[in-house]
Amino acid sequence: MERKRPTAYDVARLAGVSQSMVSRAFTDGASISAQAKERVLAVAKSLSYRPNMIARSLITQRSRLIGVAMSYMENQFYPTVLEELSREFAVHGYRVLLFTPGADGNPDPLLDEILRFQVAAVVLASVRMTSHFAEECAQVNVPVLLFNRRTSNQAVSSVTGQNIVGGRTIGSFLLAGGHERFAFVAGLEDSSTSQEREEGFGAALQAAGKKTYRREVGYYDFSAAQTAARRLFSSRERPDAVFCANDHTAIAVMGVAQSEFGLRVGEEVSIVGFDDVALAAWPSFQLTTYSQPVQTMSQRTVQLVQAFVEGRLTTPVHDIVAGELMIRRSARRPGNDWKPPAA
Amino acid sequence: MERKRPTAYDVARLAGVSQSMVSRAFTDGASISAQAKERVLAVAKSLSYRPNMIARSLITQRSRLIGVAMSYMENQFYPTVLEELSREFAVHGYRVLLFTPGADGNPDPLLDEILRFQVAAVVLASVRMTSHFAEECAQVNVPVLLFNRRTSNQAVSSVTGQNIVGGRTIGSFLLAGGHERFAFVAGLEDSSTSQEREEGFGAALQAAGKKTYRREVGYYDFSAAQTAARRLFSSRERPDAVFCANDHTAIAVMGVAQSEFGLRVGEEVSIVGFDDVALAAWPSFQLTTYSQPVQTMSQRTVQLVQAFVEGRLTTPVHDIVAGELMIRRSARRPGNDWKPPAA
DNA sequence: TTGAAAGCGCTACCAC
DNA sequence: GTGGTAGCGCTTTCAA
Repeated sequence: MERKRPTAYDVARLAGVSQSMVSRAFTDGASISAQAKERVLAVAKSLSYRPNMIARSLITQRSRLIGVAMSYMENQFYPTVLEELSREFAVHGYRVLLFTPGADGNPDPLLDEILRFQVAAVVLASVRMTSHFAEECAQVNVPVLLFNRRTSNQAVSSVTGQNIVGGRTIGSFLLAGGHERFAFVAGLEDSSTSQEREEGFGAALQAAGKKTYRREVGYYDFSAAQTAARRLFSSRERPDAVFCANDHTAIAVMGVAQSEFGLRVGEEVSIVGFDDVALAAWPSFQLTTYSQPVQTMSQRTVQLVQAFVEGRLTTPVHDIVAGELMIRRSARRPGNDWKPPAA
Repeated sequence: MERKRPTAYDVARLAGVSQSMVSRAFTDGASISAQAKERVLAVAKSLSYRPNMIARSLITQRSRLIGVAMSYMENQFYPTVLEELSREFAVHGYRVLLFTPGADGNPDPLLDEILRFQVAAVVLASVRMTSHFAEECAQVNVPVLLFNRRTSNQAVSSVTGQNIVGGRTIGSFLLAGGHERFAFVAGLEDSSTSQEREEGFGAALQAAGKKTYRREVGYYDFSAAQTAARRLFSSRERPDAVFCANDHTAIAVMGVAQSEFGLRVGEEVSIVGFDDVALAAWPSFQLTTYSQPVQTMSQRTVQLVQAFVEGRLTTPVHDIVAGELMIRRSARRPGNDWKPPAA
């Protein structure tokens, strides 16, 4: 039962060919006659032989493995991203090696581990980036790509949504909806997504001579966001428009508004999120939000990774994938003549 | 910039030792003097040398890679499982190689691929299992473990929740709550989870001389579940108690009940799910459900996988992890004297 | 404790 | 088109 796995030699012997031929039979485009290939594959099948990717990687120096570091899986955005990334990488012959950092979100302990596996590239999503990490990767020539995140120095490539434009669009939308007291619920203070969305939002308000009336921090955490919401709605003159750094936060805030303060969301208070996760469209939420098209972002990520791996790209790229305002029922709407601001 | 990755030889040369010593320095428990180890590690660090896991795997014949096949990531249960599994495997020195089958849920095309990577074991969650797959794995001596799923023939090991007990408990709970017209919304007809939960539910009803009044199929899909719910609530005498095969389904059904039929959930109609995903506890849902403790299930999975990999276990094991009824507000409650039926 | 040497399973290069 | 051969980077004997 403890049968040893068959090797290319076993197949070769049984097929009466050289081991090289077995290798060729499993390599697309290798020079081998159709009949030889057929016979080898038949023998291989009969032995349940499968080429050893480990051995192949060792010699080709390419592992076809992509290290993906991801956490915050309770935010529906990320599982969707992971599934999409995995599927898209698979289409291009890559496999995802998953790394889920601990709650601290620091990927450094994982760094070593990731690189030991000779991954072709690293994709970091929802993980804090230390510059140390990027340097180490650069040193061993492993491309790094940030998904839905950026570093301040622009040295590391990234794929993100339209955070600034989205924030501005939402600001404009809420202004046009006749709101007066604007609040922002931030995610993590040091995350570029939260910063940029707030920046766009603030810019829109400023352009109209308004500013953020209240600001809370939800740390991209459901219960922290609930706490933030409680503070927000407890104030004497509560905000009538709340922009949350992402949908996950918005849904937490919404729950508190309805269940604990009895507010009619979309009427007494407008709540807007960011991401357009599947949840946002559910009847219970009907969340107005700015979309981040996961599929497009994933495809773009895979394209960039591939370009880096193949050496077609060598300098950092910062790709921004367009989204759009998804108008649902969680926020009061402006008149029909409202148009999103030009990007 | 295209610097070649340093190998153990490079480190050896610079440290003035043999390459074997470099290997020993990175192998816990290898016989090497403290000072030699220290020097080697120092040199290694200065070169950014990291042992090549690929090469190591080739020689040790153990990849420390676990193939995890997973889909249905829109059901919050699975992302949580994935995160927990990944974390738990990491603790034991294993890494997760992720496979996300297409929408058809058939893992067969992945089979080859998974096995080519010389994975130490395969964990299948939310993926349809073909017996073919199990046989192939057995043939090359790769342990397979089903997570939250079983096969009818019991030949493949599994870790599941208390599906039958849970279903029975829910049936008893709803009966005690004074409900009259019971409905079940199935998941996928051929999934063991849906079958077992229904079985337990039916048994409880039968013991009380009742039976399922209406039955629909939601295919574990949000919009299919919504459709099922519409049929359910459109009938003249609509059910007053709906047990859904999982939380994901229950939440879809709940949304339809409230938004489209204006039903007060927990009063006019009781809805119960299964899993106890994080969503279930959110204020908007307050879903009564039977829990599947993800962390315990994951730990158990890792333990079993390890036992199989190390050869301590050779025959199939079917582990059932205990859950409990989470009583919230989506279902009318019985009096305080109600007790769950003995398992 | 240390070094030399064999070889894991494969690809790639070389002759033929 | 085919077979021989040289390694990929490492662990693991085996002597010293």
